[in-house]
Amino acid sequence: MEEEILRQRLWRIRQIEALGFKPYGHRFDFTHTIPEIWQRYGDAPASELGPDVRVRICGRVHTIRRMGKAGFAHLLQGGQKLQIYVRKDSVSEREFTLYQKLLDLGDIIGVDGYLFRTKTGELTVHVSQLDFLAKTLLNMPEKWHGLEDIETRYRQRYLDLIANPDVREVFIKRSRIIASLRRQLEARGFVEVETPMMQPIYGGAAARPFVTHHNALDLDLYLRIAPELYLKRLVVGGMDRVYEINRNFRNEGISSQHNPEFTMLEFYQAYTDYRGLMDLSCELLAQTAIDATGSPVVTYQGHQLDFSRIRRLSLREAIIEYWPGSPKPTWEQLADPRWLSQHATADTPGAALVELFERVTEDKLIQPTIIYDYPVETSPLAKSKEDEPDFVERFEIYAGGMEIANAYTELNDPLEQRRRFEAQLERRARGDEEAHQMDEDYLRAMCYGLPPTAGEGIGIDRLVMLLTNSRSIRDVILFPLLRPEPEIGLAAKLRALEEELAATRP
RNA sequence: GAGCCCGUAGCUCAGCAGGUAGAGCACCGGCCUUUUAAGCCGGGUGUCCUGGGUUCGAAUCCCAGCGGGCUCACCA
Repeated sequence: MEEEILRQRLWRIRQIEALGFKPYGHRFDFTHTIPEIWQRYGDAPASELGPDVRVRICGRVHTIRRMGKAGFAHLLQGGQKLQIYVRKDSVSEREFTLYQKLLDLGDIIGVDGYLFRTKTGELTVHVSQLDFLAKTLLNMPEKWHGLEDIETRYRQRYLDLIANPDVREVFIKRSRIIASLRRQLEARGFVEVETPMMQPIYGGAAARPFVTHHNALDLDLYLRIAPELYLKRLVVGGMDRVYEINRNFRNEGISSQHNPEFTMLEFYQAYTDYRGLMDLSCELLAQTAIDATGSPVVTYQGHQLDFSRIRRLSLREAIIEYWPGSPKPTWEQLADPRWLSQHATADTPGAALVELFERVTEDKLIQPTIIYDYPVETSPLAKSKEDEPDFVERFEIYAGGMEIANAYTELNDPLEQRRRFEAQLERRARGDEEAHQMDEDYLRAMCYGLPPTAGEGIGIDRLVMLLTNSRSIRDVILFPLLRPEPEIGLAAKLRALEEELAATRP
């Protein structure tokens, strides 16, 4: 079938050329995009349309209804469709032959004509001239079920975008979300920067990295797991408000909330602390929700998430509040290493607390919630609380049961940082692959003085999930990582058919 | 990494107590000058994911592999 289709289409290309058209055109100067036509003329009554309202538009043939000496088609462009009407006595003979005999669903054409309304009232272009712009060689997905097969949707996202209008909307919203965040940060004096993706020492998070190699320097490099340590070097250099929106790479499992490469907004603001960033986060998230959806209240998987009223509670309060059954643990028990070791497997009291939090609380945090004050053991780059040195000034934001942000007052004491790094090295020596490495170059930067600073990372993909009501991270990443397809075999097929066709003189 | 589920035409899917591979759309030929899931007449175009096995006979049953999905683990 596929081979037969290809043969037909290649044969048609030859016929298209014989009529004096180019099967793959160069340029088409249009007067309106299809969305612009709808915006300008969507409400225009028939009396305001007619031969005087001339337009040139282009798009992909989405449906086609041919009658003997006339026909209708819908062109698709910019996610919207517009009908065209082609009559034998309104176009040249070669144009009508092209329309009637050589046009396939999916071909890209341009038309010149005037706007009118059909007897059912549909806005339509009455075509007077028809240009051919690109031939499709393969069958398009079916027109009303769309493309359902998840694997094909991810592997051939272009088909997904053509066939499923909702998908296009998700990625347009994604773009709007990122633009909104940029706009808001710029308005507050933040400067966008780009720091290395390839790093000799990876840091800023606890994760396993991807390794690559630079040949000329004969140097192993890591794809970054976070930009944190570079962004803070910039704060040392006097860039008091910096941010970066870019990819991080973590060599971990894949799930509906994890892709090996994912997009993170990370920003640093000097002279504030985590309380300041809590306030900033609330403003950013509420405005981003408004810019993406028109409202700070968004529907996510049947829940109404309100980004204008973000609750704040400490990690320990959250454990107590969400503890299943009773009696709930007391504040004293959460401070008791023996009680903690009886209720968790982690090897330190702080790690046990985090473990309990993740077990009893994380997936219950549906409404946007700030969780603050984390144990020092799990936060080697965060500043300790003045009155409670076993905890650090750190918060995370949860929504829809997912972690979407992580922030803290930055540890800016190089002597304390050295001790934290060394504690991490010990964990590493005990086999914790995700413990931080010593980064002396960063330590040196700190020795020149990092001002009091707070920094935050927001997982863009997860935020987009929340604001587009997407259940899987793969639905908000255009090309999620998949195993490669074994063999497509298209090149050989095309070569054979071209040779076959060359052997047949027209 | 483990468990469960799925893989049939270009697309969406049926067929699976083992007995000649099906439907709609798409596609091919014909008719049709306001159609719109256009319509009417005629045509099935396939590595039933791959490789083994059981059987007289496998899309169907068994085993292995490949690809995907979900759950769990991992993701401080």
